[in-house]
Amino acid sequence: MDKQKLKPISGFPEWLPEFRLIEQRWIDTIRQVFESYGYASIETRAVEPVDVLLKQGDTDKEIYAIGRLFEDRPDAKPEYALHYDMTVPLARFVAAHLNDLVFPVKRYQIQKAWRGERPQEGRFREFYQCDIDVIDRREIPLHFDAEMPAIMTEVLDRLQVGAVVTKVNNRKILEGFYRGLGIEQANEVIRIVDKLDKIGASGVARLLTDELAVPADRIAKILALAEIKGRDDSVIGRAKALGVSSPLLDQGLDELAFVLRELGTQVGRGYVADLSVARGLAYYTGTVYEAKFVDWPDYPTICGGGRYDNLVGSLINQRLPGIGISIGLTRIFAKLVKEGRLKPGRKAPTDVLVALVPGNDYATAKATARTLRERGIRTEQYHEERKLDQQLRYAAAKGIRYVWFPPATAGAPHEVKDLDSGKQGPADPRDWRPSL
RNA sequence: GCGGGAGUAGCUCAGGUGGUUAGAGCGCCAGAUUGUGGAUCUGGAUGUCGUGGGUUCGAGUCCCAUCUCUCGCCCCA
Repeated sequence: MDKQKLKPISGFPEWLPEFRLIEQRWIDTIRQVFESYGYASIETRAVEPVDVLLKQGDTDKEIYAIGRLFEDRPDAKPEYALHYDMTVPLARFVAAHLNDLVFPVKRYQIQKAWRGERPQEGRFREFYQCDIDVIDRREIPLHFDAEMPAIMTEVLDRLQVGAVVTKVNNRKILEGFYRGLGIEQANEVIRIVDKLDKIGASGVARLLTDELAVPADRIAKILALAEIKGRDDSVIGRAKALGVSSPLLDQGLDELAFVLRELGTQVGRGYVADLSVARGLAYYTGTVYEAKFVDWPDYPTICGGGRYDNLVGSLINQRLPGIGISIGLTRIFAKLVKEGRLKPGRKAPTDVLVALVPGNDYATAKATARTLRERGIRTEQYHEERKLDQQLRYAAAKGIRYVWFPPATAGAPHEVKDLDSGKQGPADPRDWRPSL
């Protein structure tokens, strides 16, 4: 046998039952929170036309094209590819169903996404993303800019993922500031400033010089802006004090001030305005978010999102603004598993194992199991007449708490053993309940 | 896609300068006076030493290629 085939494929995580159980609980919780705010679920197909996926970003090398759908035409270019996020499919979905959707569209999507990047810690090629977005035909009220991180924070709290800090910024501040400095390549500057965490101020300065030939005095201003962090209006004051101005900058600062005030009352903790946050994605145009583990600042972003003015414009002749946020479920989950912060769940959902007792017939065991199951108790049968030693060991290994012994002789009582306490006693399958 | 590191039993790894039937721990299986687990003890199975080629009387150990994993870059949840 080729053992290579048994090895994991890098970037495509798989969990044992005891962790998958927890992942499913997480998904349940996320759904509940999303729905508690009135967001509706959709699921979009795994595949999108390549040109739809590539419209918004130039990430052509990151998508997985589908071979099957174009292989019959030699030297044809791939037509379809797996989606690499949920935002672009959402835009396509909304554009395709304009007449059937009620605006503002508020939807969530918990699905896998695929990216062809090189795996690293926290970076996968197949992963769950939990997206929540609002799309409207008119301007979206700024209140949503605060609701997004509020929902996200509530989710992370309920999942007990540990301390997380959500950094908030506004792209209008960055673009307006750079424009005020007379810099036209705002997106390029943003891309480089986004690396501040990673390569430091000197690294950013070097790239701005080498790649974009930004003059030193402006680099100083850019870095000064990026260093501003805080949770109250002083952030706005410090930005203004840098002496740069443009209408866009002022608008961005006003928006950020509003969002900060709202967050103060809605969330109250775990967030900070950080004017260095940019988000790589080019389509963001206003508020942007980025959440990180407090304990592992070098671990990649675990949630991200923001406001975009026009995501469907390339698909239809309308401008539909939106705002959304994405929770990197796999990224968060994998880290907590790796760090041992997540205790594995049970290896089986079973509440009761009905043993096959020598001397007892299979039919009785089967009837007992059915009775328990009909009463909502998750029950499995041991289908092989092996030594009780084996059967008990099986239950213990799978984390099944109760082992049920049907009567060995007619008229004798049923017995159930609690493996946690080791105690065993008579019980009636018609009214026995597992204790919680 | 580019650069660095690694690849020996299911898992974690040991195997000075090439030399007879390749090891440990954990796990697994079976027992410990005839039907009750998690402890302990005893015994047992398991590897074409990632793959292909080369050097050599002889290679897990040297050389080349290749694949995979891993770290960094790009990019991002």
